[in-house]
Amino acid sequence: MKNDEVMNIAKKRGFLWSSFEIYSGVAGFFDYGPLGATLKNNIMNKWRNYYVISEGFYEIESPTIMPEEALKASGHVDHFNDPMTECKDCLEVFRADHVINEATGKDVEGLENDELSRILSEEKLSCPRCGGHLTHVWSYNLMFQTLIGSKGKKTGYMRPETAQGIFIPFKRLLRFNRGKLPFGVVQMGKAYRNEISPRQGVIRLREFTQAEVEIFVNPKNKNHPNFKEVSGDVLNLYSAESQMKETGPSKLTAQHAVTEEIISSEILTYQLCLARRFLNDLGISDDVIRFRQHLSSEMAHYAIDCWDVEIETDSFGWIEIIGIADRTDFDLKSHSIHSKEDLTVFIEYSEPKTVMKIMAKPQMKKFGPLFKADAPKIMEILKNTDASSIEESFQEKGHYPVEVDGTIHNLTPDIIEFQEVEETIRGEKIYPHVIEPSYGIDRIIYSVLLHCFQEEDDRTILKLPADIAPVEVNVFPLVNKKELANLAQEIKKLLRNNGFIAEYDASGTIGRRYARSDEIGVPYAVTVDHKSLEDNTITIRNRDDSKQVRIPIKEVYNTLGDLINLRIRFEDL
RNA sequence: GCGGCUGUAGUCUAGUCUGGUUAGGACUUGGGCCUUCCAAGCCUACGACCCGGGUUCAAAUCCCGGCAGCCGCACCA
Repeated sequence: MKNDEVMNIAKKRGFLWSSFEIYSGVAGFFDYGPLGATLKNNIMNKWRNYYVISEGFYEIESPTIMPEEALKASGHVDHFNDPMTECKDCLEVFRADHVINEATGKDVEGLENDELSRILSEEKLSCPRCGGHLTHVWSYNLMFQTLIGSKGKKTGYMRPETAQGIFIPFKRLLRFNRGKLPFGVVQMGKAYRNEISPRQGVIRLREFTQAEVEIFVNPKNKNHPNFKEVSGDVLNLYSAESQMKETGPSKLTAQHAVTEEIISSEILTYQLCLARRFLNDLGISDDVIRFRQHLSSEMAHYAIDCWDVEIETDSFGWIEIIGIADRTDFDLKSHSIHSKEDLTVFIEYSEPKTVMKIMAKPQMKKFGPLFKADAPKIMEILKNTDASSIEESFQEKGHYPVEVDGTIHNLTPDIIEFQEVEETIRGEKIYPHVIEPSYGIDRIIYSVLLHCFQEEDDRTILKLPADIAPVEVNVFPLVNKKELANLAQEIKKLLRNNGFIAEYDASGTIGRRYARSDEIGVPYAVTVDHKSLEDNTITIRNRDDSKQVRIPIKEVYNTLGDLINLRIRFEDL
């Protein structure tokens, strides 16, 4: 399996290995070794080039530990507590609420475990598989819980996604962007999920790195100003419809996908295109990429459209590495309700609207003495009540009942005056919708390693794009002679002084060194030979075809700089 | 969480069934020799029985527990 070979090399050469090995490891945790950490940084910086520099979305950084209230609002506290029950006979484990729901049709979501246990026994429910006896219900919490502060009173959780760290300071972010939509904010960082049984190496981790973008848009305008730039891009789309019909994915232009309403909006389509371009830049080709739309049954209740970017692997099938969703206004609305903060955006109309409106005006001379302390509260209620409903009530019943703190006051026509007023409306307050591309960095790194790995004859080559390769250039003396070695060392120093990640290696034959170099994906090797001593030239060897060109030593860092930053191609030297 | 299989240097592996000398080999890696372009050869060195407990005069080997990996089930808003 290619997976096994890649993971072997990753371990052997210092990209990735499982953490805490000397204590026999803990499932779901991985270390990035010297090359892995550098590769990860390079990939994350390339990602920044896309989203921070090109798209103009600023990056923020928020804590990885979050207070319970925040995750309560986001729905994670409730959603991550799965009530479980086990069959004592066949030892199958089930979601208790699912068992009850399927057997009785009752909606028991959100009930306490004790309550669920009670229902299980009262309804005499048994194992759906073998009919055996079910145990009491316990919670399996997918969030890592911790306590904040020395008194340990405040419950905290490790964040299950970086996104919430963007929604919470939304007011400040909106102000930073001077109150105008659309704008995007990104965050890269660790997220944590206490998976029941993590497997598949780096694919399902308990601690992983996300790169998330939250783009806040006006729900009435989900177009994208630069859509033209991507409209011709061809996407391998596996829509919900073709999944149901089992017709397989189809290759369509972005324009087509929007026109045919396969993808719900221009902006979502634009994000799909961006993701594809990013993956291409990492050396992942289109034939292993597909965009799979969530079926309505698997879509989170707050999303209206969601596409997973999937990569084909030999041992895990198609794996999700990026999720691109239209999360609507769910998160902001929910945080707004829980925090009592106004998280709306004021959208100004291009033309102010004037409307005629009937206002119910209290006659204060009678109002005050009549209702005393309740008067201000009643006025507040009047302000928020449609005057026409009061008028109707007067006509039907002769009065309008108002409840204040449990007491009912009847308003009568003699204390209310109706006035027609002209009101100017300059705009409206709305909750923005959120378009969210969410990248799983660890899975992307795995995909990059997997698909850059090539075996040609007896050679193993990691064909990493030059601009993300952790080691940029190796310098070798052709044979281990003092004069050649000295010059090679000097050139390595020269390259390092010019900002290259350069290594020197004189151990073993030149072929062995080239082989080692290829295996970790070093794109170029500089070789010092006898001719170098005579005319101050060296050769640059191209990793992918092992061809060499000879250039003067004094041009070496300019040439390598151009090659590594993809300004020129090796063939054009 | 459950069941099955597995666990010997960096990697692959012999030995385990049938307990018994210094755990053997290959590759890799380090040092040296040789070598003027793609894992050659020679010399040399480093390096391992997953962890804990039990049985036994004696445990890599047998038993129990744990941990990890793989596969299947379940889970993965």
